[in-house]
Amino acid sequence: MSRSTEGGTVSEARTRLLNTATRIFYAEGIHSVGIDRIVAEAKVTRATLYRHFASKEDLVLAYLAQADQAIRGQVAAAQASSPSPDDQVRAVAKSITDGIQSTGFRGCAFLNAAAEYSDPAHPIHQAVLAHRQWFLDTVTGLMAQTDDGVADAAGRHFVMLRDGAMAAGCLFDPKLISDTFLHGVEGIIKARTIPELTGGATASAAKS
Amino acid sequence: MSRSTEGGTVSEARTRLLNTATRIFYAEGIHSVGIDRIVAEAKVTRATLYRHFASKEDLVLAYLAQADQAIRGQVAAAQASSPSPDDQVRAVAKSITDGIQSTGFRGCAFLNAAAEYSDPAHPIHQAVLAHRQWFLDTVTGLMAQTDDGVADAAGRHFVMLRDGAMAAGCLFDPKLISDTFLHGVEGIIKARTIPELTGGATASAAKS
DNA sequence: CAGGATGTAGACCGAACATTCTACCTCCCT
DNA sequence: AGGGAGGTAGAATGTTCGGTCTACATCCTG
Repeated sequence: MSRSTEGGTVSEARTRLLNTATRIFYAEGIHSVGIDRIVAEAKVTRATLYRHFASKEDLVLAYLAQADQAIRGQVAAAQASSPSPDDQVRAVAKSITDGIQSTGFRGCAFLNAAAEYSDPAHPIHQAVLAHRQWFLDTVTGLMAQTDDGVADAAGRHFVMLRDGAMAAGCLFDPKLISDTFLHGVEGIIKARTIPELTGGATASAAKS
Repeated sequence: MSRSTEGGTVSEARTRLLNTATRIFYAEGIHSVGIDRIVAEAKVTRATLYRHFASKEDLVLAYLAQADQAIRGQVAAAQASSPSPDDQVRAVAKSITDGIQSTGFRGCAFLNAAAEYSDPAHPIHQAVLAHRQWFLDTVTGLMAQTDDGVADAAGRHFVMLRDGAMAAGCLFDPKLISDTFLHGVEGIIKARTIPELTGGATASAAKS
């Protein structure tokens, strides 16, 4: 029942478990779904779950790690799609709006998880923070062409708009949200390359 | 133990219950806190809780209704603070950043609730949608001076930025989030009054 | 004074929760 | 041939959940 690859073994039941957990946790939240539900839908027994994951928390952490990997893949693909940094930012933005407009979109898995785990010391909360820091750094890096101070502000601005779009994407018309987001991103890109067009607000912001 | 006012009676235990629920639900989430916890901290018995609220769900609804009222009050105060629509928008933005930088800030009570109640048919989810619709309409109204199409886009843009700021405000440096948000809002205000400065992106956005 | 609304105190309910356990089966690798 | 890892099946753990109930005390008002 296992598939062996060099250096590691992947259990079929484990994959089924993790995929089921991903689907249900994302769609319905974490605290509101019990172990029995996941075990039943993954067609495994409780004993099997606890053979692969130390606890429910461990399963949640694995779910978030998987989501993190998926997003890193999307961003890497966006970076590889064009040599132009501006177009790379646009590609990242497009991958976000694609997600928002996909069926079953339920917001950002990490923001949703943070809403359920408020304690900053909790491992799940920290997993959220780590993912977000990586994303902010990555986007800021994409923004950085010449002026570093402007890139920081532009990166934060982009992430804030993304957070808003992701949060609202499942509470309002996804198409309208996507349009609003993409126009906002265009504004950020333009303001960064021709800062005087924004009346100096963004430029002075970067220095504060 | 009750205070009578014309037309209605306010129970002390009920207020204590609702305030306690508000504090704990906001700080720690909804599914993760039980009735016993609220009952204990409010210094009432379970029987008293169920005398005033039909169920836990009812208590959550009352919590959100109270939060809704508080925010409406803030927005009304912002509207009354100046005759200039631009400054009214700035005042709303300031009330938001004040919240973000206040101790115990834990994000938007409504976004957090939506993360825990994903089913659109659920009364709690619908309470979130209703509040958000009111807020979007109100902000759009503030944006509307002459051009209606631009106001719609500006209102959506403002709310998206707010959502991002509220979501990230408890996951990142609140001061930096507040600055980023306020600069973004200035950009929206300026883009609305002098749309050609944004290269037409915002203007064309409004028409789509 | 009677009665209804409000409250306390605490027992009680069935269900769901996460987690552990024993017992047995079936592969694959050595 | 033997052993360990991965799996099933299902019982059992003790805790917590939301919610109900009885019994009794208080207080305001009609």
